[in-house]
Amino acid sequence: MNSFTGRQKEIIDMSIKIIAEKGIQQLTIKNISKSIGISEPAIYRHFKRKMDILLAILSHFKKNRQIIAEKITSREMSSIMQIESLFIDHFKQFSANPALAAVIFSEEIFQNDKRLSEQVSLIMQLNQKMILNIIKAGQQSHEIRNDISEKQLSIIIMGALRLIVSKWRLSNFSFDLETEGIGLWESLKKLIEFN
Amino acid sequence: MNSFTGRQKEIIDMSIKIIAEKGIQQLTIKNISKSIGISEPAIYRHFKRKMDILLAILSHFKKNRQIIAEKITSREMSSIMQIESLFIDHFKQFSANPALAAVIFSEEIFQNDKRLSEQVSLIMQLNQKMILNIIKAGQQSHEIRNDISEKQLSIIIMGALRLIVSKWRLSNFSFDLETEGIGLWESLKKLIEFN
Amino acid sequence: MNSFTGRQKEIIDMSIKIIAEKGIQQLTIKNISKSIGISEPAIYRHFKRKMDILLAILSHFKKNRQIIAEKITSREMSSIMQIESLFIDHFKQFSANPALAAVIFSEEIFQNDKRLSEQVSLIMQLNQKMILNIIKAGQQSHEIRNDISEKQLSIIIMGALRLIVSKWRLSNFSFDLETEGIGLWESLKKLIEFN
Amino acid sequence: MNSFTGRQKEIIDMSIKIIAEKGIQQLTIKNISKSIGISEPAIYRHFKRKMDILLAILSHFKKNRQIIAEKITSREMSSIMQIESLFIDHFKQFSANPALAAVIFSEEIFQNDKRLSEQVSLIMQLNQKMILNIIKAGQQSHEIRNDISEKQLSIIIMGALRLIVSKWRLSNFSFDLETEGIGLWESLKKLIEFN
DNA sequence: AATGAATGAGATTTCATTCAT
DNA sequence: TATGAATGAAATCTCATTCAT
Repeated sequence: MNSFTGRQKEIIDMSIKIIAEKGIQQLTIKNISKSIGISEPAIYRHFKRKMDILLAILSHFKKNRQIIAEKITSREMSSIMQIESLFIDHFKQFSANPALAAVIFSEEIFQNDKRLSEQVSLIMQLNQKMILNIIKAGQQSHEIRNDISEKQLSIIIMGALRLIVSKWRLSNFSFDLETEGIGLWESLKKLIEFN
Repeated sequence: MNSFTGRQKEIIDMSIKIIAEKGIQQLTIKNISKSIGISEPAIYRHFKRKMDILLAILSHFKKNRQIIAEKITSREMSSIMQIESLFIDHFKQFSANPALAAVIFSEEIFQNDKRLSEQVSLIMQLNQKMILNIIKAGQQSHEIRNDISEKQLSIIIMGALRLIVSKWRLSNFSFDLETEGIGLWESLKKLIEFN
Repeated sequence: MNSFTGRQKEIIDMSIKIIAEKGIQQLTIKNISKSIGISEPAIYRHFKRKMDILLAILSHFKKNRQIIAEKITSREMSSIMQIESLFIDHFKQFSANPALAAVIFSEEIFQNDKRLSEQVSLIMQLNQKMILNIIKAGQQSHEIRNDISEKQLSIIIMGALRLIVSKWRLSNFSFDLETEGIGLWESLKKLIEFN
Repeated sequence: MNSFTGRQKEIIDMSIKIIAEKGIQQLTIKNISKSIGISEPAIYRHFKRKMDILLAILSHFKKNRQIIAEKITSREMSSIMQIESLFIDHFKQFSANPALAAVIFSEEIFQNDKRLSEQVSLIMQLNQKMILNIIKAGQQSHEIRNDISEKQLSIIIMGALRLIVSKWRLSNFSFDLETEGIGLWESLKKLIEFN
């Protein structure tokens, strides 16, 4: 229903790239249009105001997450394997599009407007619910230890995932995210498995 | 050596507050001066340029961390207890000054300038080294499990700490950080203790 | 190659006028835009920075000089007549556009930036070379006395030309530059002619 | 009557230096005070407003000229020798204090205020009258040719003097002003002498 | 005689946005 | 669908000047 035109996608992608590389303060209509190679007013053919571009970025993230969530939970696999898939999927996506990584876990960027921060909260909740459900199921099937609440386990797992991505980004992508990420997951697995 | 005058401290504190409440984009000289109750040019008596205020914020964080690190590591206590102290210290500090929490784990905010992001990286490394050393010592003294590398354990612990603070902030400080934080720590303790 | 748009020319002309009438310190974006009747930011559509306006003024002068030089030297006339043409051309141009006179011999105005003063030096050298060549030719053809070096003769001629224009300007254009200027030239001619 | 205190002289000298080196636009209270090594308000102990510093500079020039004029005209010498003395005096003074040269012939600098440009006009008239009188006397005593009006001769002489000083300054003082200046005067002498 | 702190006015420049074409 | 020209608002920063100490 809410699908974007080619130019809109281009504007969204370029905006993500600019935020990732130069920070939100450099995300100006001028910079977007110059990077794409069109004039400034041309942007306004595709988005009524700048805010709509930011909302589109978040909507893009949300859709993305929902697709991943559906893909993962629809598969017939153990809970542990589901989380593993989730992790690997994430790392692959970020490796392919580092700019995404710079924006997706940076809720602060979107703090300056109510509508934006609402969207951010929504996405965060969505993520949490997904992982929470997987963990709960894993605990019920005795795959995952249940002496620790699913809420706290999810914070621990998500926290580790986010932090390694942040480090990767702040290190200027100087290590291989997939390798390191999978290593981290192996450790997490040891910690949460029901023994 | 690098100590700030009263007015400078006031400007730094107000800037942190503004970033926390309204985002970095609202951190303008006008907003700072209006909040403090002085004129815009008056700011320039205390900081040569706006960038210097941001650098001062980071320098303030760095000093803060070093003090905590020294305090913790100087105490004669078990590694587990040291991390626990660190956690509780953090939670207390953030509860007392929520604005700090909004800025301290938001590396993205300072991405728009080379000097700033260098400082951010430095602070992150400082934090990491401190926790890494505590864990390593704990592993050697058989307090902390050593089937998982200290590097990965530190990511897991730090990641959880950061994420719960982020959630607290994004939820508009709607839960008691100390209570929830200590609960999370109890769970982490279970996970990492040598059994 | 380096031709200006209509608006750019308008901005350049108005800038020259402002410098002439009120001095370089009154050459502000606000004054330029107000004089033209557009908004301040509109100026920036046509020149990226203020400095570029000043550089454009100098470039305008340089081109102007080159055109005059070519016109004069291409004509088949005696050296004395060439200098006379040059003088009369100058006086006519200044009479028609007094603002130009106020700026063209005021190298000091452009001393505040390296790039500007370089351009100024270049223009001065261009002028000097042109008159030097004419004098040298005149000395070889025994029109002009050769007991004084061409370099010194050129300083004497140029100096007189500049000073009378300066006086005219500082007197608020209170005398007829062409009449007085031609009178001065007649005297100079008496002095330099080979007898 | 109108003599300056030590600090005032210091401020005047530093101001001339700043104008010479960086242009009138860099002559700010901040720059003056920083260069001298005192605070900004301290300047206001010695001059009520900035304009007064500029007026003081001009008054300094005026007095200077009057002293030279008196010195020259009081001596019992031929007109030619008087002009020569005048030239040599100038060149010596400028060589010793190049900053002075940068300001003394730059009437444009002081165009931005009525009181300033009045002073400038006055000084110029003073200079002119002095040289005019010498030439007139020289013409009456048949030292100087009288087929050219004293007014035009004075423009020619003054113009050459000014231009060589300007060149010296714009060339970054790259040649010896005294040597070149005396050479130029020798040529001028040939031109104006009654033969 | 000097300074630290402050300020109103104003400078250059950028931003999001609009409009006529 | 796109652009050239423009603008009100606001950002950073500088300037001359004042005042209490």
